[in-house]
Amino acid sequence: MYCSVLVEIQNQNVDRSFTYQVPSNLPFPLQKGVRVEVPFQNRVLEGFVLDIFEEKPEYEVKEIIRVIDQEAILTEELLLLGKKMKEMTLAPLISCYQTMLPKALKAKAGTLVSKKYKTYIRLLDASYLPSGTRQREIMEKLKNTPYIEKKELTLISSSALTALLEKGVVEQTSEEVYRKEYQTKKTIIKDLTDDQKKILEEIQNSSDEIFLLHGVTGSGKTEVYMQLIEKVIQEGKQAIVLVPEISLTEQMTSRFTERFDRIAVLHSRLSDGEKYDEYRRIKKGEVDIVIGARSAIFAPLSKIGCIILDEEHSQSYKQENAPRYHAKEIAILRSKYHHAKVILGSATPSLESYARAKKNVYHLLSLTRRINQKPLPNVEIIDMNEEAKKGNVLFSKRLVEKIKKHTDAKNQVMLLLNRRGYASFLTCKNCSHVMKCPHCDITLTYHKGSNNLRCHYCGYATSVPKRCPSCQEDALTNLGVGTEKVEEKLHSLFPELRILRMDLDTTTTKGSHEKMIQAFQNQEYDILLGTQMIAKGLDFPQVTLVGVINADTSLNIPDFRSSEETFQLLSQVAGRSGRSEKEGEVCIQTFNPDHYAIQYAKKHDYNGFYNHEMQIRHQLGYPPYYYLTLIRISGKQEEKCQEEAQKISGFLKKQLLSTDLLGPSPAAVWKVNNVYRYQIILKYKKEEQLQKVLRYLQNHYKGNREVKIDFDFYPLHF
DNA sequence: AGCACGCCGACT
DNA sequence: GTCGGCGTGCTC
Repeated sequence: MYCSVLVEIQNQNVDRSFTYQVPSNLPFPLQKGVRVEVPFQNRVLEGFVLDIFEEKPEYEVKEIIRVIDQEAILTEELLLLGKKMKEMTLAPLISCYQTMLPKALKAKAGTLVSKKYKTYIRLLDASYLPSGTRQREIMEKLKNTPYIEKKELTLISSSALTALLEKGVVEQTSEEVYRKEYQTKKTIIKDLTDDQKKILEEIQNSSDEIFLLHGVTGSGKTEVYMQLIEKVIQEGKQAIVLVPEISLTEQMTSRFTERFDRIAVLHSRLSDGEKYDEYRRIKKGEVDIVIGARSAIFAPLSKIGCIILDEEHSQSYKQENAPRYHAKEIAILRSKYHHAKVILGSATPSLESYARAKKNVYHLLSLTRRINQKPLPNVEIIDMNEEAKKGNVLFSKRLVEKIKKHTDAKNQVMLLLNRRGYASFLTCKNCSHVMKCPHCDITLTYHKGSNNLRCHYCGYATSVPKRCPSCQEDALTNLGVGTEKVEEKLHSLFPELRILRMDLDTTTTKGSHEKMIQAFQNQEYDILLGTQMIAKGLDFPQVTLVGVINADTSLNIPDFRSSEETFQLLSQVAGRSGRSEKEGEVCIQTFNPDHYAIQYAKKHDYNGFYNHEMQIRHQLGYPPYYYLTLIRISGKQEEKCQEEAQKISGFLKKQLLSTDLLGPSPAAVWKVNNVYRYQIILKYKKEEQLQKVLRYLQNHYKGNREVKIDFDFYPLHF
């Protein structure tokens, strides 16, 4: 018997399977999708069995060294899914399979992650009379309970315990344990509002597969998800709930554990061991609901009934390195396989999704009212151009008054610092020199905590120079508004208020995030000051004022989606206000008070924004009217990259007749880690040749050691 | 990817 | 004469 094996090397040159002979003396039949150890050139590698067959190949083959798993790691479904992912992303097949699995099941890295065991001791011969006091003590303990954890007994004396074990008086057994523990408390199921009921019935009675649930903030989307999943579980099926980031995983998990058992959680903050445990629980069928971030879409459930993508517009659903997949695409593929339903939920759907819903590609569902029957909060826009003349750069007079009013009334306030496209950096007041990374084309970010400058692309770090490296003047200053600076200002404005700052710097340690959210929820603070991470999904009933310090920094980034992103951010953060009985308000500070993204956010008018933005996209030929694909050419020699990019561009022009070509041009960040990057953007409505031509291109360059090319379908950043 | 093979320069 | 530089080719 022979089999084809995909080895664990991530390289285009080895991105195919190799044939090996299956040893005839295996104690169990070989399955597709298991891991094996194979000889490869003069090394030993791990790989996945993709196929098993009888015919002997014409060439000579080697024999498998060892079969690692008895049962398939990659099921039939996942094997198929990987192949489709490869077609969609043009990434190496092995990288597609690797992203589906926890680290513990990957070669090399996986050897460090293992199962965890607890060892128990049981008394066998109660009649034995030991001479030692320690041994007697151990036996005394064991007489009352049948099993005691070994850890407890070694605490008394490990040598006494070994002695008893050797004599056969006691025996030890090991049991596999999971690292994470769950407590579930079942509460009564909430009644749905009429609106929610209607939506739920519509989903259940429809034969459609993909739904877009457009529900305003606070309209109770989560309750709809839960009741739908309730039904799915009753049918003996399982569900996946995707949330955009870790902070929301916690929030979503706590709501689900109030009602359901058998939940697994998967996100990047878990340790590798915890992830492995969760993965095994899912695989063994011990779990009905998987909640997690992007990669949880690959959870090895066997009978999926529904897949939910909450906050479907979130860019975090797209993986930014190979394989550059979008969780939405994977959700749709998996739902086709399982005949499951996909629910895309958002208060501010991506234009792509909403456009598809309007064309009935997705089934559109709308929740237009908040469950507390309160109107959406009133939004006031403050023109910072006027304020800046008065010298108020961070806080307008109006916002200060409002903070005072709301905190005087013992309500809570959330303040958003929009840092997208805006970081703290050093510049020279004398010659306006900006500190940049020596290896990358990137401004160094100033970190106050460690008092150094860091490159967010390659990790380069350097201390802050005393004098400007360019003009030698002692004139370097920190530009850009950091959360710390705002916090300082807030303290001086409101010395009596308790302020909680939440950003990347203050939430690095494990669990700190949840603790902070908990503390704010318990009203241990009056003001929560934070970056984007506080904008989405969080539910604080006591918050009645939301302030946005600088609405327009995200408007200024050179990206055709900047208006959409700004509108989404403002709408989301505004939705944090007035979620309980008290009515809330919102205060937005901006230098562009008349910008349509800000105006429509003020009016809570998604449809208005959608129509306006679609017109612009239409005029400029951007998505969703056109598809974009990005081709990146990178290498150590800049001229070579440019030259090859030119060649590729010429080739594509001849091959792709229905496609517009932009570029080649240097990428927005044109140098990373001393590697230069050029890019070509393809713009098309329909291009049947695309896959074929790009695959040809990939093939042509795969042996090339001077330049590397890769592809990004549906690129988000340029 | 990672390793052997192979063909040219500067060294004990 | 040899040691070792890295361009090239191959892996069942």
